[in-house]
Amino acid sequence: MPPLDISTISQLGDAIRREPRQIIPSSPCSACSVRHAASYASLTSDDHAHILSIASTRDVNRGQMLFIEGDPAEFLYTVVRGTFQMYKLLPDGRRQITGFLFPGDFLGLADDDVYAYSAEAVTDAALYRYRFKEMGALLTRYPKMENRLLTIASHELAEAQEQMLLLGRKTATEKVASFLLAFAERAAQRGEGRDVLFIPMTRHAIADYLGTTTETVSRTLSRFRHDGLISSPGNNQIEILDRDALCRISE
Amino acid sequence: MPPLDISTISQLGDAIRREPRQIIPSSPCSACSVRHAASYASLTSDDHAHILSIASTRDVNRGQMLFIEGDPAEFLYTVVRGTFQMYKLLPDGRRQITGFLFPGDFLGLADDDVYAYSAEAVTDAALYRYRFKEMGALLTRYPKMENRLLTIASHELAEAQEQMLLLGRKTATEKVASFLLAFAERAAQRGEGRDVLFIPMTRHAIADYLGTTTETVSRTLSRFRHDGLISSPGNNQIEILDRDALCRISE
DNA sequence: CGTGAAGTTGAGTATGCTCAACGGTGGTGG
DNA sequence: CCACCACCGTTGAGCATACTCAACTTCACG
Repeated sequence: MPPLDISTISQLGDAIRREPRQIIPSSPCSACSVRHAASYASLTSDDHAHILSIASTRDVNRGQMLFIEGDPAEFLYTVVRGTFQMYKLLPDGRRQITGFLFPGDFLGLADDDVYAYSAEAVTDAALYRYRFKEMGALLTRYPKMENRLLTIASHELAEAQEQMLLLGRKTATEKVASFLLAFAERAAQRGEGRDVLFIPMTRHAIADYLGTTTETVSRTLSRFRHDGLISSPGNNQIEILDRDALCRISE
Repeated sequence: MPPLDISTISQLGDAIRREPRQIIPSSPCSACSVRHAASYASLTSDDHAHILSIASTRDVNRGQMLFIEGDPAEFLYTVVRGTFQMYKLLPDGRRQITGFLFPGDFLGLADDDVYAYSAEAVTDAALYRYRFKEMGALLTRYPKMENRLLTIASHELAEAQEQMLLLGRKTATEKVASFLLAFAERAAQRGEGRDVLFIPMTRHAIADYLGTTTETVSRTLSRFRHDGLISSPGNNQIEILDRDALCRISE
């Protein structure tokens, strides 16, 4: 990591200044379509400096918890580097991963002043964090920022609903195909290749995200591989060979 | 419905002026605990009048669509009377209901300027609606309102994650028990009885909400009835007889 | 009172889970 | 540096939960 720098420090600032990106879906299936939260706000460099003034950094190691469900919500985070998983647990240990987070993503939106889920680093990672107390004043000063947060929350809500559709109504095969396509889209958004995917999370995590089991995920990927839909060029890597077929499978 | 009246017209205004309500969960299980979005904003009656000026009413009949997934998002709604269901469909017709809405609830938060889900009236219903275009100016003038919307969105996000846990990791029995408890809490919040529930939606809708089938919902309720956990005092009514047992079952 | 939708119950079955074994990989400590 | 160990991933076999199909009852509404 370079030292704090005005061009990289504030993902929140970046999010505000970022122009909407147009990505044309390569096929019409719903799992492939990408929705972008448009951003129309802008900040003067003075404003930007103000935002930087309340940001601090935090590094976490692979496997480390960022916060735990029920903790008092003190910070809002943005991911700078690495991958995170958010999850909720049942008393007997069953786990539902509610989302994976990549650089540029926010986490920490709280309900009733406590975190509604736990957040764990999937890889070594770095974040910027903003103390909610200090953000209050900032949001009053920059109303556009609050609007931006609302846009982000709305976007996450739409994603959550899409995931409910997957969890409640899709078969195991459809779930895995949907996951691959969604993951590919996210990779493309981050400027990585859309076809050769680096998958940082374990099969177990994927299963807990899709509401299925490690064995089923593994079997399904093997079948896709056998059918020529994907290949595994390296470890933790999946190459998408037949996107259209995966789209058809994902419904 | 009485004619438009400043004390009832604006659920949005109500939401802003509403004081946080304290409800002590009668037992400690997570399905029973209620989270409340606190509201600290207030408006002068002048401001309130301004809000009213952009609100209009809409009545819908049972079964009627309010909007459909993919429609350009023109209005934000608040429910005044009746019940709604939000849902998403797969191409082959499989349906996932992502939530039920009752008086006081918002609907219409959009992603990418289109509705992310369809909304249908479960009963005859009435709403107030606010044109997004006009709300822009209003939000600029009343930043607290944007904050309020953000709080609401965060709350909905937490609920969506809870539902993902249910859909992905709970058994059919746990799902139905969780539904009954959550429904009872919502009824209590609306000032209705917590033990005798009026269930306006069909078994089919409940099944599509819980990611299961009508038959399974029906069988599970019959078993609960047989085991003395609930009873059916009337049509579309369920009485909760043993809340603690339901809590234990729901995990 | 008739009709269609909603709800209930039963029987059989399939999808996907559980349990189990084994090979591979990466991290750690002797 | 290498050996060990724990975790991850893969594959197989058997089984259980919940789905499908079906029949029948009840209810709402004209």
